[in-house]
Amino acid sequence: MRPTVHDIAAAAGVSLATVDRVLNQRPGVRHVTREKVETAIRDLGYVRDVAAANLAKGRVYPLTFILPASDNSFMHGLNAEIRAAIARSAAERTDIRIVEVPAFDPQALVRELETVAAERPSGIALVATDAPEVKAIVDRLVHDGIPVVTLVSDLTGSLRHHYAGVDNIAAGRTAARLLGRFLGGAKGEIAVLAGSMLVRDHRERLEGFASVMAQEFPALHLLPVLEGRDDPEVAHKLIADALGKNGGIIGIYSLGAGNRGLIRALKEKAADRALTVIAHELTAHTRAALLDGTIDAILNQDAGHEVRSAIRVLKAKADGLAVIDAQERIRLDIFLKDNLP
Amino acid sequence: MRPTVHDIAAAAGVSLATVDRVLNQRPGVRHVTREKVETAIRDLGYVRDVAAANLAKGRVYPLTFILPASDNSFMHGLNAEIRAAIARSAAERTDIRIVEVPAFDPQALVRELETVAAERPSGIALVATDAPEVKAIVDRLVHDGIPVVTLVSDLTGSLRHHYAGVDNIAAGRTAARLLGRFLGGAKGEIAVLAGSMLVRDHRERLEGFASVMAQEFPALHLLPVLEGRDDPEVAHKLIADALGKNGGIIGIYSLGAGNRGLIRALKEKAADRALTVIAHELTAHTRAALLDGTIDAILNQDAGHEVRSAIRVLKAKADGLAVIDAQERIRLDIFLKDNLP
DNA sequence: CCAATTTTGATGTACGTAAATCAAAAAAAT
DNA sequence: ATTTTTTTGATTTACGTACATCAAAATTGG
Repeated sequence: MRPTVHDIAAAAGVSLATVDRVLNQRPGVRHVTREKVETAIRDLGYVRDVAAANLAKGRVYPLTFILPASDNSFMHGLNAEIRAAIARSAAERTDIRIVEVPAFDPQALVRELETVAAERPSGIALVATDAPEVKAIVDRLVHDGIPVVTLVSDLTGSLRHHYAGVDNIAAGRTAARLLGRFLGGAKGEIAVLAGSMLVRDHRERLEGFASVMAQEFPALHLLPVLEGRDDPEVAHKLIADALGKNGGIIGIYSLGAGNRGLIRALKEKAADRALTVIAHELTAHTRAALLDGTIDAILNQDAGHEVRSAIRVLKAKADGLAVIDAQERIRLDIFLKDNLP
Repeated sequence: MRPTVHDIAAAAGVSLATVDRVLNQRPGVRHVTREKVETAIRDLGYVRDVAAANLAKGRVYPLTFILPASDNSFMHGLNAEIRAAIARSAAERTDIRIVEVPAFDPQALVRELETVAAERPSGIALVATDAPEVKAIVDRLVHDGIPVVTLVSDLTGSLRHHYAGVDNIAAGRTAARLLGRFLGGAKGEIAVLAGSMLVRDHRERLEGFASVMAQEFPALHLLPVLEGRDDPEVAHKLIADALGKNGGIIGIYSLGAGNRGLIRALKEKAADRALTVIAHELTAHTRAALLDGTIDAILNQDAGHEVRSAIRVLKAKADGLAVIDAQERIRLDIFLKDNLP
C-alpha cells in the first residue's frame, strides 16, 4: 500500500499535525523536526494523494485562456476546443475562462494579463504576441508564482513554464523538404504565402523553410513573401496575381491562414498547371483541397491537443507536480490525402 | 457548484441511502422511487465525483497488458512505456501487470486471456493476434463486463471496446504516396520488406501500400514481398540479395521491424545508388539512418501514447465513463529529418 | 386486519488529506 | 527559576462518496 500522512507521522515520530505543517508549509515547525519529516517522506516515498487533497480543499483550478480576437478557422477551432474543455470542467475541477484581446497588440495583451493576474488564477494560457513588454509581464507573473503556458505561439526567452505548440522552425523545414522532394529535381520558382511577418510563428516557419530550400534545393528559387494577413480575399488576390504574372511558379507554401482564398485562386488559375502546394492547418477547406488534389500536403497542429496539454500542464504546475514531457510535446501532423483523420 | 448526492436526495425527496442504492445499483428500491431519483440525477445534471468515489472505495484499477514476447525495438519500447506507466501507478491508482506470451500463437494468447480474466482485472490490453479463437474469447470477456482494448494490432470484427493503435491501411497508403511522390515520375522497381504476412498490421500496411501504388504510380512496379521475420539478420540478407540481383530497384518500403539489417544492407550495397527508402518505427537506428540520408522518411506510432491511451480508456470503461475520441486517436507520425522529436 | 416482507430513512464509519483549535510541552529569553 | 515564546500534539470537522447497520415505514400476502 502506498504510504499516507499517518505513516510518515509514525515514521518521523511526530504528530499528524506536524506532518501537515510540513506538507503545507505552515509555520511553527523547528528546522530539525521539519527535516525529520522530510526524511520520512523521502524514505517512504510518500506522494500526496492529489485527489484526496483536492477533495479536502474543495479545490478548483481557475484557469484563464487569453486569445487574439482573430477571425480565422484556426482560432475558431482553438476556441471550440477550449469550450469543450469548459464542458468537462466539473470532472476536471477546472474553472476555465476565455478572454479575447485585439490581435497583434502587445499593449492590450499586457493590460489584459495584468487584469487577469489580479484575480490570481491557478494558471494562465496565452497565445503570445512576441514583444519585450509581454515577455516582461509574463516573467513577472511567473515570478509571482502564477503558472503560465504559451499556446500556439511562444515567447522568446521568457520564463513561461511551458509552450504548448509546435516547433515552427521544424514545420517550415519539413514543408521545404516535402516540397523539394515532391518536385523531384525540377527547376522553378516557389511562392510563399504568409499571414504577417509580424507574427513569430509565421516568421519561424519561413525561416525554417528558406533555410532548407537554400541548402538542399538550389534549383528552386523563393519569390518574395506574400503577406495575406490571414485573409482569404487578400490571399486570393496575391496568389492569382502571382500566378498570372509568373509562369515559372511550380510550388507554393502557404504557412498561414486564409487558405480559402489560396484554394480559389488555384482552382481558377492553375487547374492546368502542375503545381505542388503545401499548406498549414487542416480545415474543412484545406481538407477538401487535399482530397481533390489541389493541395499536396497539409501541416497541422492539433488545437485540441494543445488545449488539453495546456490544461494538464497548468494544473500540474499549480500543484508543483511533474509533467510527462513526451505526452506534452505537440507534434507536427503531416497529412497526405491518405492519412486524414 | 456541482450537485452532490445530498442535492439529488433533496430534489428527489428521498434519503441519502436511497440515492446511494440507486447509484450503486443495490437492491431494495421500488421502481417508482428509482425513477424519481434517476429523474433528479438527470435534472440536476449530477455526475459522480470519480475522485471522491475512488477514494471512498479505496479503488485501484488492476490492469493487465498482454504482449507478444518479440525481441525487437518496438516491443522493447512498448514494454518500457508500460513500465513507465507502472512507475506512475500510485498517482493514477492503477496496478499494472505485464504478461508475455509467445508471438503469433493464438492458442497461447487464448490460454493467457483465460488465466488473466479469471483474476477479474479492471481491464485488459492486448496486442492481438488476429485469429478467430482470439476474437471469440475477447468477445466473451467483453460480454462478461471486462473492458478490453487492443494495442498496436487490432482484432477484426471483435467487440473490443477500443483499439489503441494506428490505422495501418492508411499508413501503407501514406508510405506509397510519399515514395511515389519522392520518386517523381521515375520508372522502376519497388522492394517491400515485411516482418510476416501472418500479422494483421503488416498485411494491412501492405494492402494500403499496394493499392495506392497500383492506382496512382503505375510506373513503379512492386516486387514480391520479402518476409524478414522482423529479424535484422534475415532482413539484411534479403535486402542485400535483392539489391545485388536487381539493378532496377529504386525504392524500398520497410513496413516491419528489423530495420537494423536493412540499414546495414543499404550502406553496403547502395551507397552509390539513388534509392528512396521509407521505413516504419522510429528507433535509434532508423533515426540515425534518417539523419544521414539512408532513409528518406519514417512512419511511426508513438508507443507511449498508445499505452497512456489504453490506460485512460480502460479506466474510463471500468467506470462507465465517456472517452474523448479525438484524444484517443493514435496518429501516424511522419518523420523527415527536419521534424524529429 | 395482522403478520410478513419489502422498501426507505437515519446514522455512522471510512477513504486520505486540509485546516482549524486548544492544550501541552519544549525551548528561549529574562 | 520564571516568564514568554515557539513548537508540537491531540482532536475535530470537512470534502463527496461508499458501504454497512438498524430502525421505521410502507406495502404485500394471507
